[in-house]
Amino acid sequence: MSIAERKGRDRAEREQRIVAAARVIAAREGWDAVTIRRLADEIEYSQPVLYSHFANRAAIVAAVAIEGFREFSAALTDAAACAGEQTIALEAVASAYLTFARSHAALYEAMFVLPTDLRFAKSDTQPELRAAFAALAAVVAPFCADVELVTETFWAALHGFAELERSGRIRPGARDARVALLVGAISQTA
Amino acid sequence: MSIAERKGRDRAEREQRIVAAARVIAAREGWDAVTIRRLADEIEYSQPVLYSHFANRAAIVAAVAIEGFREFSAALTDAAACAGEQTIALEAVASAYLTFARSHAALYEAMFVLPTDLRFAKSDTQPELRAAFAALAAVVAPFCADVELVTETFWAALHGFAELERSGRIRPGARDARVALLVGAISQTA
DNA sequence: GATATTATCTAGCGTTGCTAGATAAATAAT
DNA sequence: ATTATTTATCTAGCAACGCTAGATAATATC
Repeated sequence: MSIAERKGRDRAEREQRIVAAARVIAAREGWDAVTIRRLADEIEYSQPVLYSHFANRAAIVAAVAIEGFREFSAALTDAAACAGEQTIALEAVASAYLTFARSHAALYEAMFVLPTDLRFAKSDTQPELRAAFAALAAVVAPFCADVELVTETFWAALHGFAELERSGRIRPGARDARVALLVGAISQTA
Repeated sequence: MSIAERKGRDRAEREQRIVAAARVIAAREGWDAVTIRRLADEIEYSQPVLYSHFANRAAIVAAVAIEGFREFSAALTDAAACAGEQTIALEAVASAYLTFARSHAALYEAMFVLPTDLRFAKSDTQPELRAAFAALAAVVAPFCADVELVTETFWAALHGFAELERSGRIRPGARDARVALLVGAISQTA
């Protein structure tokens, strides 16, 4: 069975190379530059091989997004762990969120902006998505009764900050002030 | 000069037909269905004619977005005017924002999600964009000293609500509760 | 060694945004 | 009134896209 196992490993490794290439190209040149031909070139196989791994281009973007969610929830959890007091944790997580969005712009775009079939708050929600939500909920929980409600609102505000800043519609310089305002509002919720 | 004037009018009218067609197709079938060929078909001219009106496809999307901003700020201003008390106005505007985003999804997408060169908070900001910001600022102003800061935050939260709800990532049923939470937080700002 | 299966490739379809070069129509100059 | 010039428009096509059918090579099975 060892040959079959090696083949399986090779396949998995090739699939990972596709995802990695997509991620690198997206980060450097934007998602428009991530074409099937370009990826095929990068992994040194013909284009149809990609379709033996992924149903279509969107599935490749989704695979990158999943990777992103893993790192994202790790970053948020870390931020919460490093901060001591509860209010500090809230602010640390909010800052970590915005830092992630800014320094992994293409990744964040795949996760939250580009059309995708990945869903939240549904039975078929991917565990990676759940983990990210849980990381936010954890730092919000001490301040409220309806955790889900406040977490959704916290998340939405952060997403709005990230998006409007990315598209140059709010002032980058006021970032900390906005975070402070948000954290203050949440920590004073009944 | 009357012939030249008529020509100018005809041209302007044709340009408007392009924008209108783009808007209708986007609303019915999504922005991917808005192709140059399709628009050319719709206005019954050849494709190159479109490029005598707009530099490229993105410019057509931007033209639709500008229309959207006009209607958007009108909707927000109306909501504020119809509401009496200040807190009520805040909530009315928040609700109007989300209703607009939901019932004009393609328009909202052109305004805030699709890549565009339209900018906020810059010297070259379009007046249509300024008006929308001003409409939000007007209802926020009574509750805070730093109006710009709180308006940005208000806006970001609403944008996050709209986007996360559109992509199925927060619960549509909790919409009113989230608005109430946001309005409560803003109206208690020092 | 013949047969079936799997892995991969070449070649191409239909569509996209966009443009060069040709043609027809309107205007200006003689 | 005829010619020249500018303006408006079209036909045709390029390069690139996502994706796939059908052919070929490599591997496994009998």
